[in-house]
Amino acid sequence: MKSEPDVHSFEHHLSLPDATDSWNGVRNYQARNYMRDGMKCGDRVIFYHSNTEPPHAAGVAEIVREAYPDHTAWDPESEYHDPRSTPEKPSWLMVDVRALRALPMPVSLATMKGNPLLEDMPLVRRGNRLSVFPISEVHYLEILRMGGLEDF
DNA sequence: GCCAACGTTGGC
DNA sequence: GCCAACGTTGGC
Repeated sequence: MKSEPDVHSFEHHLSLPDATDSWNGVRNYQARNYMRDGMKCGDRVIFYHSNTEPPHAAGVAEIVREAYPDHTAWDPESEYHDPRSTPEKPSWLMVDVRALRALPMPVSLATMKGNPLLEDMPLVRRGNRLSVFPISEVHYLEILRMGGLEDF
């Protein structure tokens, strides 16, 4: 899962009560479908910081609530407001995410691109703009190893 | 700041 | 249903 640290950093997420927050504001159908179909309670997540120098994997999180309606879509005051979404027929979904551990050594995108084990991961491929997408267990474990959390 | 990638919108 | 125009993302 990708987030701009200026907007919502991993450290901020860790500081919240129960280190848990809803992952609202996803307004892309493919990303929504990945949350709806691919995220179960207990699933582990790599928390990635985009639009920062350097872009990097920052920490590990887990899903603590499966997909449910994103109420920011029907809040006219919200920057994520989408008038097509209603409580009766929500267009957008969110999940709840608990931050678990910061990576002792954040793993930069450049480092990931240099690791042959990660060459098939969507994150290192050109033009990937999805904020939520699945990665394999091999990729997940390799990022943890590179980040100094191999025993976690 | 540039620009490639790619999703969305809307006229036809 | 096509596709040009436009907007957004995000690395560089």
